Amino acid sequence: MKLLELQNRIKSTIGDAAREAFQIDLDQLAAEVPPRTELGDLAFPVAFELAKQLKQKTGEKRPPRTIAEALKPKLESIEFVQQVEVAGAGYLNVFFDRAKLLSALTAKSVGSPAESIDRRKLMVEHTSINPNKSAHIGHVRNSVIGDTFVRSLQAAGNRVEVQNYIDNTGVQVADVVVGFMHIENMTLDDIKKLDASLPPEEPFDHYCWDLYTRVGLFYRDGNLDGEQNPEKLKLRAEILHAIEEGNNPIAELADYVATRNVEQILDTMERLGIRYDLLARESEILHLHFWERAFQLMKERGAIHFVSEGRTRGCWVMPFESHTGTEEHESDKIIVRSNGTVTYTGKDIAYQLWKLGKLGLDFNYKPFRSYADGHATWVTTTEPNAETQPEVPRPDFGGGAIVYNVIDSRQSYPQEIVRKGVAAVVPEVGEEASVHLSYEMVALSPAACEELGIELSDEDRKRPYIEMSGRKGLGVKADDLINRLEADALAEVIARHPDLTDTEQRETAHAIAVGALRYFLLKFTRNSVIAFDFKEALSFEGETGPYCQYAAVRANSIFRKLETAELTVIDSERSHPSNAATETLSGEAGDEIWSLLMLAARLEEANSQAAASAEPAVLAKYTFNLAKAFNLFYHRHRIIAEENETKRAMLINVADYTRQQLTSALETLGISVPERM
RNA sequence: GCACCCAUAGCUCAGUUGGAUAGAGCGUUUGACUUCGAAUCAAAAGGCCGGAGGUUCGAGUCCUCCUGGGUGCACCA
Repeated sequence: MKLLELQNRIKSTIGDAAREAFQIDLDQLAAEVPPRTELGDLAFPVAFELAKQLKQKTGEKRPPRTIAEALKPKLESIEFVQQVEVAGAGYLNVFFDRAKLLSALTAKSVGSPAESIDRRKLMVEHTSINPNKSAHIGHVRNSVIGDTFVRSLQAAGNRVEVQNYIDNTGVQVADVVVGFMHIENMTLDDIKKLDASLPPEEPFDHYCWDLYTRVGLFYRDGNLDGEQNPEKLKLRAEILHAIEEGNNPIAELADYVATRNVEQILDTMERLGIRYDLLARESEILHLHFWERAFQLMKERGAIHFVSEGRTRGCWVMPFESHTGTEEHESDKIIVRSNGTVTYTGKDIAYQLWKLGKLGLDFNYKPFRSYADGHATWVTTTEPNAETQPEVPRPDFGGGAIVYNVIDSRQSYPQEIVRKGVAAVVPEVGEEASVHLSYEMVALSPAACEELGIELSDEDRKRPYIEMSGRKGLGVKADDLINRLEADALAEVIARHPDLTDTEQRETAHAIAVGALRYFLLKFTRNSVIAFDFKEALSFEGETGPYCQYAAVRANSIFRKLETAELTVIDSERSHPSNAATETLSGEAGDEIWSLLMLAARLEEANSQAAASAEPAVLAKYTFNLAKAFNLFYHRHRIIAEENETKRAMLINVADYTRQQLTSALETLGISVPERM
């Protein structure tokens, strides 16, 4: 049984009782965890709300405590509820029958695992890195938030499709192509040869990272603060045009560059356990005429109109009344430029409509990459659907009920326009169907800049953080950071476990590195700017992923030892809790054990809150608190040495349940538990 | 100019839909390895929740104003 079920049962009983006694329907009922164990396992401040509503309805003033007393008897008849107390100004505090609930919670579940009835498809787009350079730590925050959100949704029983948008025909790709063609004077063959010759630790995407910053200088004739040279910008415009057009040598070259970058970004993400179902490419949005269809729909619905005079003459614009126009800033958003080309916003509206299954067109697909466990990542293509791998059946892509776009908060304005544009075309799904899952950027702490050898102005030094910049090459590459984490972890593992094989040591170090990085990025809530600091990110102690992993590893080692000692769990304690169990769970010592169990039982609640609020930090904090509570328990109780058999059996039950919940929580965070560490 | 975000311990951050005595990590000080592993545990110190009003049984949380920071507001993406 899950604690959440019991909690919901109590809630509905309270709702019934309130209706019966006061003829009041409570639409939402808050359940809280009391601040101290002595105050019970669950608290309901419902009497305050009822007092307010009663006063409004009848004018009658009733003290909350009296109301709570009236509700109390009904709750006491619920199974697993031992007693109910009215406390404070009118709290209803529920106490569970500990021994009975313990056996119910830890009993092996036989039923169906995820009984989700809602089979609507949810769609999450994340990562979406411009395929012209390697991923940096800011991109990784996007991917880790997105991936963890996906895992959270899945753990809560949802069906999810993961997309990664590839802007393979954009300005940023064009920039790197300018670099290859006009700085390096390379042909496609030269680039391929270069790619093949690069060392694994500094691969093609890293090369592009450096080249991209050189292009920035190239446009400014070598002076980063200087004006851009119009002649050189013309090169970019020409290349961009050729890429958009397709079917020419420049487009072919650009496709090679973009695809190689995508492959290596996917390699980086694979290191962190992050995968995708579909890579949706902008080239197909163009060539399969998604925009034309969206344009037609927008015109039909009157979402956009043609401007025949004024500053935006010749453009198709979308009115955007919530922002007032000024001399500098237009209140209307241009969707089609006066030269007839479509803006990014327009393309994104088309893509968004497709995602929601409302465009009336579809991509063609081909496999991009498959994994040992059978997972496959697909990519969009203009070629007819090719079932080149019949053993890998193609899923139905698109048609999401709700679409979540993980995009940093700097893009909240354009995202708002996209959302309104979509809602204007398909009012029946409305603005609610597109969710901008925004998060703040990762910036660099002044100390981090110093460590990277970046010179700061006096002005910058006073700032709390410095924004990263791809154009200036200012940032921490994801691969470099992961390498460093792995090296640090490996040194520790070798020192602690010299007996392990080289492969085992490396795998363990890898798991620790992933745990450290993912947790570091998840412990901040989404709307908090992360000022990246090496010392903090590289830490394995305190509130970190490795701390949580360590707790689980220690728990597992108890059970490894138990097996070899043949001291298995007394199963009868589970089905028939004895009086002795009740006794061990009471008193101060019992409170401590019980509070660990209650915390472990709240995993489902924590996860559904994380999923509902799209805030993975909630689950990260929960996991850390559970690990901390377990470490305390571990320190206080010698399980194997415990002589009282009943007590030992109970301790084993609690430890077993806790490690399962902890492991499961970590899995949802994308963090694995190594054998030893 | 307009819109959005942020301000909580020395530092970095949590704080459920408005609920009981505002929490954690780091850092500092002091203790705990003959034990299921010390990447751990315990204890101490550390707070006018940026300021001022308001809403109510109750405000770190909601509303208004102010101060100080950040980010957007392209015929870029």
